[in-house]
Amino acid sequence: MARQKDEEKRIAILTAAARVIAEEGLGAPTAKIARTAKVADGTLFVYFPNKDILFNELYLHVKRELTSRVSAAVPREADLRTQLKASWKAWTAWGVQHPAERRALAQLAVSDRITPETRATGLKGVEEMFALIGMISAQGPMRQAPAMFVGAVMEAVATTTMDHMAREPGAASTICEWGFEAVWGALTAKPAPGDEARGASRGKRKL
Amino acid sequence: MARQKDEEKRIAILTAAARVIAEEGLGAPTAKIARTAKVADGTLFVYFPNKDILFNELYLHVKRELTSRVSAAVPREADLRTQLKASWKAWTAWGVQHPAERRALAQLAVSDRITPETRATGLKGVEEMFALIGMISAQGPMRQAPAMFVGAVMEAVATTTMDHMAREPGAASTICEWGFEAVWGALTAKPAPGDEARGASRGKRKL
Amino acid sequence: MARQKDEEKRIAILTAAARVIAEEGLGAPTAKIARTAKVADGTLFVYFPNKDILFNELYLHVKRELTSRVSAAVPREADLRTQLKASWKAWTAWGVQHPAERRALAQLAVSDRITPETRATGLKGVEEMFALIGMISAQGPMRQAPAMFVGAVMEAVATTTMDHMAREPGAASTICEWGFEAVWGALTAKPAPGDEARGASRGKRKL
Amino acid sequence: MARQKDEEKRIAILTAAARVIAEEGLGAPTAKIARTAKVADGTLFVYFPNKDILFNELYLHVKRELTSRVSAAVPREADLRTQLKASWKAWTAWGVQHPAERRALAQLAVSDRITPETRATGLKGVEEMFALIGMISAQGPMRQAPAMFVGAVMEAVATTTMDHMAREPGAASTICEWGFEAVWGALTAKPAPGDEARGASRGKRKL
DNA sequence: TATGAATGAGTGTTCATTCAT
DNA sequence: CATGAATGAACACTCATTCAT
Repeated sequence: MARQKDEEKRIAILTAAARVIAEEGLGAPTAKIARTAKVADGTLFVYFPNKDILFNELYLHVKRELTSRVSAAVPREADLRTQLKASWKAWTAWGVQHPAERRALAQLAVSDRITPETRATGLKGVEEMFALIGMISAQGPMRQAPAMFVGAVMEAVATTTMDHMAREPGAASTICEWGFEAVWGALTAKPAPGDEARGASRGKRKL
Repeated sequence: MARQKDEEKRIAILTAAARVIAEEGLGAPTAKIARTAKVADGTLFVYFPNKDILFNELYLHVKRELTSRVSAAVPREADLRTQLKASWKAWTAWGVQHPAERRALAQLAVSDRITPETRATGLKGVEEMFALIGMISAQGPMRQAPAMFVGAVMEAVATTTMDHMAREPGAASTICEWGFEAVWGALTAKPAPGDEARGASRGKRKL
Repeated sequence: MARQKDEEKRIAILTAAARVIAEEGLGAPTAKIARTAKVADGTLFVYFPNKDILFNELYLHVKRELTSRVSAAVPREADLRTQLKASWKAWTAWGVQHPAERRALAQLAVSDRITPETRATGLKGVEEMFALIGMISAQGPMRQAPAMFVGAVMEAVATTTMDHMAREPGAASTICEWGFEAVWGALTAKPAPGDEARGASRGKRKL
Repeated sequence: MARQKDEEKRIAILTAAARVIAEEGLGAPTAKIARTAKVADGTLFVYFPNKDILFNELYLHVKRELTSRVSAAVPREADLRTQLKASWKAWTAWGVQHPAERRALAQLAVSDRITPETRATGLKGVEEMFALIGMISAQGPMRQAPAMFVGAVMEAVATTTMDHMAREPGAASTICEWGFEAVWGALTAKPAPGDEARGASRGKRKL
């Protein structure tokens, strides 16, 4: 199939885009992306009709890569905590291994160049994850919250965790652990009767 | 002699910048910011020598506003949970009331136009908050993690919470509550003995 | 594949630059140069990455044109005076025929936007001329002076001569003659024994 | 007279203008000139209604300074050659001592921002010089040429001489000498009968 | 008179996109 | 399909000049 070579070029452009966006932000020139992908200026537009489309496809591409990584790592027969932990490790490990993609995704995510449709599409493939989270948080403080929200919280913590892991590679696994425990706590903490009276709040002190 | 620089005008430009960045991202033209601030193109550069400086000062300005809001809301004699909850409410309320600032801050935070110095300066005034969080998380899963990390996790959840509150104003206070409980859980959850064996994981099921 | 850079267009831009600089000085807008060259604003920067490079290349372009004109006119078998005179005529004639280039060159030459490297390069191709001048002035008052200096003196007189020729086209050939004789005198005048006592100084008079 | 202080400020601005133009060319910002003169931006315009007027007045100011220097140096009872030589020395010495003024003058002279009127006015005070030159060149090759032309030739050589003196301060007086002899030759060389047959041309050689 | 903030037209340069080759 | 020259709108920033103080 004559598409083989094309697909390689497409990927090269997406990869280049992630790199360049990571370095220069969304204002990065398409020409620089093309050069990084070792492709002519005009060729980029053969694959992506315009910059917004490139950005949206990059968003999806990165999300998909990440999702498949995580998905592949889940030990579906294990208990929920083990499943979530495996996901978490795969997730953050991907972030550390793909700093450019991670940074690009962060920029894209807050920009309004990513359409709602793209964002919606980006959620495909995470239903399984949502289900897992739903079960885990079923008794926790967010048990009433929609999966979207719980997922978003988890993603936010994951992003933060990856940032810190990338910043301090030596402590990466420890940071990964902290992040996981935080998420686990957020999902499952039980407001035991009188929690406010006991626990942390017991140390009723002024600052 | 001669007019002196006008603090009101400075603020007007910063406010305009937040509005325009919220709408158009960091690529927003300085000319549009100036127009929004009802100031001549050139005047913007009298107050901020270049766009990067404007951005950095905007970042600090917004951070400071937010910090002072939160700081003013803390009931320093109450127990820790009450203090944190009050902070949380003030924080998210600010976010809902200042959508432009919030969105602008999100964009600025992930961009590399904000210098490390600015980021460091942005942390001034949150020491008290850090101390509060430190005490609260002293027994929790992140008890060993540096305040920076714990704070970053909390900020990430706060941002997510504000986004969702803004998106669904009707459910704002409920969402705020969920967010708070998530954070509280993240900070204070106790890996009770056998937690893994019991609790959420008890429902050992495959997905 | 794809159009290749067009030498004609390059020349058109250089020519336009000379014209516009002659009229408006070095502050001439690149946009006006582009328009004069019948080229889009951006196209100018395809050929010359920035204004300084355009200026430096223009300097060289004009110098080269002039040099080749002069060079072609030298009757290499004639005696030295005849050779110099032919050069002189070709030189000044070029100046009269290319007023824009001449004026532009004058502005460029005194500006500090022309780099030392460019100035050095501009001297290529005039070695022959230097040699001719060197032989001619070998017995004259500047016999000890470096070729650079003698050449510069000659160039200065040439420039002045061209200015006056251009200003009074009717007397052009006469002015050309005067200029030549002045140069000839400057190069070859012999401080004859007692020159100071006789000659012009004989008319020892007060002013 | 309350003008004393004002005049000082006027001079300060002119001096600053010369310095800044020497460094940055005619595109130098008035603000920089003002700052260099230790005067507020607006003050410059109290003394010189606009930039062109400033430039024209600067031109005249420098010319006048130079003229008075030269004029003061002429030993009016000496023979013509001595008088010219003294003028020449004073002229070039001024140039070496006032590099900023010299460079600024060069830029102004070739620019079209100096009006014909200003150029005409700039000639006031040099009549005496013209007369001297006229007498000296009365038998020379330019005896028929208008004083303007002869003067311009001399000025051109003077400028060149000063440039080289400034570039090589160690050889300044030698260069000054060469320049003078060149001028003297240009003014007084006698195309003796058969000059072409003898003299430099005797070395009838090809290049 | 002196000041310097305010102005907005103007400038060099960039860049997404097109299209001739 | 691939290329890269061509385009011109857009942008950050500058600067001569004005004018309120």
